[in-house]
Amino acid sequence: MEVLGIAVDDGSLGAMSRELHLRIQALEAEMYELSGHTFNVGSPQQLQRLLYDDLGLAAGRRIKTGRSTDADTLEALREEHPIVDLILEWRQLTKLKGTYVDALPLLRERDGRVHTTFNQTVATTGRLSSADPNLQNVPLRSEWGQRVRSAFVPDRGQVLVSADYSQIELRVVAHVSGEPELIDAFRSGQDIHRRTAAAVGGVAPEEVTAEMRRSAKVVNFGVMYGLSDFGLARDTGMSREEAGAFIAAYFQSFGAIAAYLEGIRNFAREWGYVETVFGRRRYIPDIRAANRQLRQAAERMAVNMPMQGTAADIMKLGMIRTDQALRESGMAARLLLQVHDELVLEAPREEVEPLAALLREAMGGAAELVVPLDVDVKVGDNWRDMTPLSPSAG
DNA sequence: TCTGTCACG
DNA sequence: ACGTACGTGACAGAC
Repeated sequence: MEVLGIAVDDGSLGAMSRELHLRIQALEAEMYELSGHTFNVGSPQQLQRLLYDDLGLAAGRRIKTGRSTDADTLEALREEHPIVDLILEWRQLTKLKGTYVDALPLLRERDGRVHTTFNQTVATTGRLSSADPNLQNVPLRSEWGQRVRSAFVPDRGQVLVSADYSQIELRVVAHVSGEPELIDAFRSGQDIHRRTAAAVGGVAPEEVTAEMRRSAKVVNFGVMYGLSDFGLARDTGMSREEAGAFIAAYFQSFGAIAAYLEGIRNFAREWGYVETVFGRRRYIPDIRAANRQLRQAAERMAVNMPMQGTAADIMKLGMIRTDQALRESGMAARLLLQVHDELVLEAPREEVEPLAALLREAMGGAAELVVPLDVDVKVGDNWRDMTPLSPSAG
């Protein structure tokens, strides 16, 4: 389904392209100086030879074609040689330049907008996907990424409004597992990661340190993917032993979640599929594979699908309700994009307050879980600078 | 066309 | 002993 599209400011992208070009050239010059010869940084093959043969750095993860040079691997080598940081920055900048800064202006149509295509039959979990161009992976996290995002703008006289489901997958976990701690935390509007850290660490919420909260956050998300002690250790800096103990304490505190995950794996083994709260199925053929690696990967898919898929179902219902409510309201606001747990709209400035209320009602009422669905609404003049609208102030 | 890498939720 | 977080799409290099 091709959609209305969103305006992009090709002037600012053009300026960004020239800035990036200069920085990338400077990085290349520095790298050639450090290595003593020219090479193609964009070639994983040449990069492997440079890092692991010429410079003698210790290779990490093995891949089909040799030794990995991905960001995680390079991150671990940063202290070993000054060229590593340059490679990481070069990678980031060329990625942004090639995929967004230079590509988007070419896809801009005569209305000044880029129009993506949403696929409804690609993702096995029930999510939408977005292609040509993919507008569900517009940069956000890095400085340069934020500049790219700021080039997405509303049409003249209007504003962008975004509405996202707060912690929707964790709320789905609370619903399907019936975990009392999690349900209570969402019902009383507490900081969910702090509450988790307090429960796991056996302290009061006020005593939770920033580090404890960070670890709890990683585990809260990781639970939905089948995180291992290895993965937690890598993402938090804990030792593998500490990570294992942390995960054990987590499942001790949230026994209903542990039981739910076990139940899903058993269901998948027995029936060969799993399903969302609304009955969307995903078949998991490898769930009984003899090969352990295949089987464990299948188990992670089985555990993840009901959570990711139920959230996707709720969003689809929320989109239908939003569309209906917009028609009935007679507002000029238009839906532009869906980014998994977020809707982006364009609206005349004077519609912002009533639109926010409409979105909270339409999206928030899309499903009745055992915990409330909270919707955060923001407004702005570009997709980076978005200001929260408080529910009561509306 | 496949592989590695990396942008997002 | 082994691998190690789910779901996507785009780009550049290698073949």
